[in-house]
Amino acid sequence: MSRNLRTSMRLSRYFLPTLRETPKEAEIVSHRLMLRAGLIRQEAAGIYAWLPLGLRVLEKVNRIIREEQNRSGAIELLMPTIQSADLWRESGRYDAYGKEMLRIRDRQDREMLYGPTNEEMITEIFRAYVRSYKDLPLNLYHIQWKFRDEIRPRFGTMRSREFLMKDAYSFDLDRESARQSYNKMFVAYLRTFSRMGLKAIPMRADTGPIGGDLSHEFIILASTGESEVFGHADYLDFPVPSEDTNFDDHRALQNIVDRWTSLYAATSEMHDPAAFETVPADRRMSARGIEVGHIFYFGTKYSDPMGATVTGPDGQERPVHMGSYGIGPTRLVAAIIEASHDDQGIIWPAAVAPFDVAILNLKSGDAATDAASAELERAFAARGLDVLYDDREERPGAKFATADLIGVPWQVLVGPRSLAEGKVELKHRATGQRELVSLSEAPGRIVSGG
RNA sequence: CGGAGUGUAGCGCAGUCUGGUAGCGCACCACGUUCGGGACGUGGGGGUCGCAGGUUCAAAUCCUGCCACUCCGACCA
Repeated sequence: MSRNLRTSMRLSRYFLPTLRETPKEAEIVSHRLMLRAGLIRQEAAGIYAWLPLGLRVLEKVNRIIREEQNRSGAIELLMPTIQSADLWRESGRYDAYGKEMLRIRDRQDREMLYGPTNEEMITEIFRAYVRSYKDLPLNLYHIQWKFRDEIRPRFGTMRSREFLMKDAYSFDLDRESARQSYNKMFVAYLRTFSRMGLKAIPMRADTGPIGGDLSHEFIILASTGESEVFGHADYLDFPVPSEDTNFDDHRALQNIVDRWTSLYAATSEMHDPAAFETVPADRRMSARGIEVGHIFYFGTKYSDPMGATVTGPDGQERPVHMGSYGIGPTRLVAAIIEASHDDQGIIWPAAVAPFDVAILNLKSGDAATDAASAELERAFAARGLDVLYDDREERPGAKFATADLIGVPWQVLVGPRSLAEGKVELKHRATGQRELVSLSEAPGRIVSGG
């Protein structure tokens, strides 16, 4: 699945349907901007098509997720969207799940469903092949479309009915080793969100009937977030585990997890006002947040009823201890926009930007700007950058507006005025800073985000 | 699912109360003038008025039923 995304694209030949006006149904800023910037199109309530620009962002988000999952030792596979009802009867969830599950029948009148999650199926796969503790630990993940028939989908892809989910499932011999698997995902998540330019804070989540401390929601702060969160502001400055983190060093991982769970942080459901009071007043942070990930140890909840057992070193057969670890890429794209935008449009963090740089030919048809733009396009591409070249027959203002709206990190303005002196203007979208540089100097100044 | 509301051109809307051959802005096409922050002029194209049925000489407009979508509440990556 390592698709090469490197692209040089001319806007006149691209499919980028931007909107000047905001469709009325869009309430929150990310939804508005995703529609206006031509990222998505709604096809039904809570169901969206991903247009070319949106797909590029989604693929970059997925790529980061994959890299960090793989780094932590998780292994990718791909399970189907459609599942058999029989499988869900084994765990008892076919009746328990309720109307959120989309139930369908095939032509033989067999009961099927569009998967809202995959615990049953992964457990079925595991039990079919794994017999011995020697094959543990194991963590299998996939990135696949899910469907949950939400009563009220809203906020665009933030809470849609059809959504993409990365779900990983860990298998261990006992609770202690399951904790190690849990810690790996915990650290992988810290790295994943950080690489996307987000400050994600792990917050203790409800573990339900299982109990224990092995459930965390990863929350990013955004004023439009759905849930109220409380925490210690120091989390915002905590160092994220580095790329060379050794995922086999259990002690080191546990230290990282301990550190990242040492201070107060809770969503409103888990909020303890008394504990919050112990946080120094000037470090007390009360904000709104968006849940972008959830990790969860659930023991033998599925392995027990479904008979997913392994033989331990003592010759005894026992159900495996499992955990599941979710990230919602389609929600993440919206969450990133919530956290990074201004009045003009989206401001993509470099690592997930659909293009690294946009060339704005301010006078298409002019021999000098045409030649300079084409030269820059080649130079950027040669450096491995994703480049979008706005060669349309449009006035400069329209090109500025489009570039700001779609939020590409760097804009290179190629106009007759500065070109007369052999220069082009470099504009950094996030800061708005501009700088005149020579034509030959420009390519070296742009840094790829990933 | 309960409550509220909206469906008229790609987008945003008027027209519905009081029935009489469907309109505005943006977008789109042509030509001209423009050209460093979403230009201006002239001309043009585009609509099963959500769907079905009914009333009427005549329905976007009145009546009945249905559908879709949005917003407020309980769930979730």
